[in-house]
Amino acid sequence: MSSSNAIGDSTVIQQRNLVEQVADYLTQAIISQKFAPGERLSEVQLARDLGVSRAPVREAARLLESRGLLVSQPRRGFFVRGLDAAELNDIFDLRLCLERHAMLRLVDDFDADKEQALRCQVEVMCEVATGDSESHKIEEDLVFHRMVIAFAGNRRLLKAFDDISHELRLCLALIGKTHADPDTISTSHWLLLDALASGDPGCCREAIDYHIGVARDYVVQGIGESTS
Amino acid sequence: MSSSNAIGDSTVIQQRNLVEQVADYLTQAIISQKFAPGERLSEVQLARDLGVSRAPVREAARLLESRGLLVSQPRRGFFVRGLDAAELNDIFDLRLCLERHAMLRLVDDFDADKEQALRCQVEVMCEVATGDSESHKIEEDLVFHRMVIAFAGNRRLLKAFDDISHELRLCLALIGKTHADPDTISTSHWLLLDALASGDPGCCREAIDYHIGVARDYVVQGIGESTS
DNA sequence: GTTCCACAAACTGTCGACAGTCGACAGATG
DNA sequence: CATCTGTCGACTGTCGACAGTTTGTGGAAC
Repeated sequence: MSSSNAIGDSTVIQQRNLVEQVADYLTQAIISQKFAPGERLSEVQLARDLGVSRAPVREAARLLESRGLLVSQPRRGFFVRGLDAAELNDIFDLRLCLERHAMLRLVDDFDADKEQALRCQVEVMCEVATGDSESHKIEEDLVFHRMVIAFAGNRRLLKAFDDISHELRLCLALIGKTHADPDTISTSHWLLLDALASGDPGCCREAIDYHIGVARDYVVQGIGESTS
Repeated sequence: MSSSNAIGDSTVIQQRNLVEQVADYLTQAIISQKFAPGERLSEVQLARDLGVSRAPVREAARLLESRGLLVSQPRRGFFVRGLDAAELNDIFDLRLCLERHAMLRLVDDFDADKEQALRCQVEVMCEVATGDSESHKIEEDLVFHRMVIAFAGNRRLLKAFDDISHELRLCLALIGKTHADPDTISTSHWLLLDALASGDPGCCREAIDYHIGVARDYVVQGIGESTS
């Protein structure tokens, strides 16, 4: 559901607009910490560097602002979002809120197809876990959790998740370390699947609370180390 | 032709950000159904009507898009968001998700000050309920629920609520009728306060589930009537 | 050495303009 | 009559430019 083009992927006529390209560039630059947290971004300089005018740069920056990767001050411009431990806690608390809700909605009509799709995704996650591309690991993990929410059937809920997913990427990238162990990944996510398969809401809630709790503690601890 | 300026009551007030002014104007126009759902908005025409250039209009439109009041199609422009029953259900389901979480967080450190502030707000709601300004009633109701979430202490959760609050305003405005009875308002919200004061999470969850459920049913029913 | 003020550089907010693209409509073709 | 095609108008995406504001710097006053 992530790549949406009915034609295919080879001969896609992707006349992508500049705004998206600039937004992708900025997102990548922020997540890879090419721009330091708190750094001021100049519209003119960005436009010069990217060889475009200020209009698409500005629009892309506003987009990233709505995604929480940039903050803007009137007449002063855009700054790279810095995250302290408190904000990080808030983000993971909201994530828990959304995912818990999705689990409780999903458990009511969980079927074999959905379970199969999710198990498949866990396999993918284990595969990339053996590689050394941090961004791939993060991305596939997000795909799994996004699938859970998508299966819950509430598009608005999914949009809310997509909104914070950008911030999540930033968090995870900022601490720079991910739990690379395939065993840990598979067991921790299978626990979620088992909970869904059991059909017991209480069990689901417990499982997701634990799962997100572990992730949050891990990230908060990581931030504590990186900012010390 | 560019002599008339439609923003605000007085003439050209350029002290405040133009983008904000245009966004306010558009929001008001959409909520008051001056623009019909699904209607296409022309950047040039809006800019002409408001006596500004296309840049702030475009930026404001993107803002409203991020708030869910407009949708954009590449190379085709902006369209006023139309809401069907399914989307409406999704929005209220997400609202339930956020508010339930806030209630459960808040119940842990609920104190007399917060209770006092919330009871005060209920008084205000009852006062405006006797008047005939629909928007005032909606606004004060949203203030109450926003206070609950703000007291929960998660700023990111509050931002998520602010995001959907614009869509909520649209929903509530679209059906055009609000439960004007002060008695109903006071009792239904006092139930929430009592639940919080009791300190029992289960009680809170039950109370907010009921509260949002009633509101959702009411709005969904209203939409069903208005679109039939 | 510190503080204050003035000036210059750079930046954002806003504007008007141009080019490529989309949708509608009329005319051609079967 | 239905369908395809070429043209036209309107609109969005993008650009460069101007004006007012913010910021950083350097010198003068104390």
